[in-house]
Amino acid sequence: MNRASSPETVTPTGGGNGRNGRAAYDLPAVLDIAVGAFNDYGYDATSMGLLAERLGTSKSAVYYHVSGKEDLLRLALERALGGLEGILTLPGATAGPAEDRLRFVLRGAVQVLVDDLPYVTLLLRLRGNTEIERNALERRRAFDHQVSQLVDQARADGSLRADVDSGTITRLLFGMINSIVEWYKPGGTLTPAQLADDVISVAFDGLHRPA
Amino acid sequence: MNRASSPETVTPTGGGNGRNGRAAYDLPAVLDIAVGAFNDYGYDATSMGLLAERLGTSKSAVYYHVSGKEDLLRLALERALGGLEGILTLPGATAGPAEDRLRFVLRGAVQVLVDDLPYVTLLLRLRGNTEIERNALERRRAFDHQVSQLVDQARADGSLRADVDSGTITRLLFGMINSIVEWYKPGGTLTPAQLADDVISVAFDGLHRPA
DNA sequence: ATAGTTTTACTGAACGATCGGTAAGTAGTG
DNA sequence: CACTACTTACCGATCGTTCAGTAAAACTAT
Repeated sequence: MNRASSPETVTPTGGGNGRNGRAAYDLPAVLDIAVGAFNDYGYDATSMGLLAERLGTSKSAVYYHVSGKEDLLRLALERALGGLEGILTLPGATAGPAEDRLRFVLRGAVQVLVDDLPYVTLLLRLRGNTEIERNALERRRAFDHQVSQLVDQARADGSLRADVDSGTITRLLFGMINSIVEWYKPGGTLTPAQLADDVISVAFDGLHRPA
Repeated sequence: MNRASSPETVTPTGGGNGRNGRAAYDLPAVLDIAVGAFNDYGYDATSMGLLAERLGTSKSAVYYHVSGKEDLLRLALERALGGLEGILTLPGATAGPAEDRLRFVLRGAVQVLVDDLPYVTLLLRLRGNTEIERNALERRRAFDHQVSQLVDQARADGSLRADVDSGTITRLLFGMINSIVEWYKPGGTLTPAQLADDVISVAFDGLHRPA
C-alpha cells in the first residue's frame, strides 16, 4: 500500500533478538518509522496501532522502546532543531561580512533540511497543541530571529535592497527554503548542493535573466 | 485561553432563534468557526466537541447545520480552490505576454490567499488522509501545473533566467507565496496590495539592492 | 560443559477516555 | 399544530497506554 521500505528491511539491530524469527528494533529505527508515518498522515492522525503495523510488531512492543507517542515527537524535534541551531555556531555564521554569513546560514539550512528531511518536515508542520510542540516552536522562532538579524545587518551594509520591509524579506526567504520539505525528493537529478545553489541564486538575483 | 473572538460575537443570524437567550447560527458562521479551529489545532486534532464549545452550543447542534466533520472540510476546501481556480479564468491570465500573465496570476494568488486566508491555509496544510483531501490536493496540483506552464512560456520568451530548472523555479515561487498563510496578519501596516507588490518584486528582482 | 539466573524484547488482553455520530424529546415561533 | 433549532443522553469504535506473562538470548556459577 505504501512505497516505503517494508518493515523487515529496517534495522534488525545486528545481534540478539526476541523470541521467534522476529527482528529486534532499536530506538533510532523506531523513530525513523514513526517520523515517516507522522509526515504521511500527520502526527495526530497517526495512531500507535498504525505505527506498530509499519514496524511489524504489536502496539505494546513500541512502548518497550519509547515512553509514549509524545516521546517520539520530542526525540524527532530535538534532532531537527539541533541540526538547525548547529549552523549558527559554525565559524561561517559568526565571522565575516553580513551578506556572506547570511548566505552561509541559508546554504546550511538547506543542507540540514535535506540531510534530516523527515525530521525537519515534522518540525515545520507543528501546530503547537502540546507543551512539547510549543517548546519546539519557540526554539524555531529563536532561530528565525537570529537569521532575521543577519538580514538586518546585510541591509545596513547596503548589500540588500531596503525598499522591502526586513521582516517580510526574512519570511519570504524562509517560505522559499522551508517549502523544500514539501517537494524535494533526495536521490533525483537535483543534488542537495545544486538545490542550495539554486535557492541562494534565485533569492539574491531573482527570476529575471541575468542582465 | 485563545485570542480569537468569543463565540457570542459571531453571527446571531439576525432574525429568529432557538429557545432561550441563545443565538441561532447559519452555515457560513459555523463554517467560519470550524475553519478557524481546524487551523488552530489541525483538522484531526479538532474534535466536534471543541467546535461546539467555540460555537457556544452542543455537539449535536452542529449536526443540525452540517452532515458531519468531513462536510465542513469539503465546504471549506471548495471555497479555497474556487478562489484560486477563478484567477486562471480571468482575462489577465489568458491573454498577453507570458511574463505579464505570470505576474497577474501570482498577484491574484496573493490576493486570494489574503482574502480567504483561513480557507486557503486549511487547503495548504492537507495531508491526503481521506478521499475529500486527496481530491482537493489533485485540484491544487492542477492549479500549480497551470502556473508551471506559464513559467515555461516566460522562460521560452527569454523573460526568465534559464540556468535554473523550471520545476524548481515554480516550486520556490509557490513556496514563497504559500508561506504567507503562516505569518500574514490582515489589518496590520502591511496591506494586501503592498504584500503582493513585495512578493512579485522579490521574486523577479531578488534581494540585492537594485543596480 | 551444564545448570541456574537475569535480562531483553516482546505478546495479547484489557483499561478508561475520547472520538464522530445518532435518537428522541422539547421550547419557542408563526 | 407544524416547524425550526436546538437539548440531553447515549452508541460503538478507536484512541494512547498499561499490565501480566513469556520465549529466547546472555550472563554467571559451578
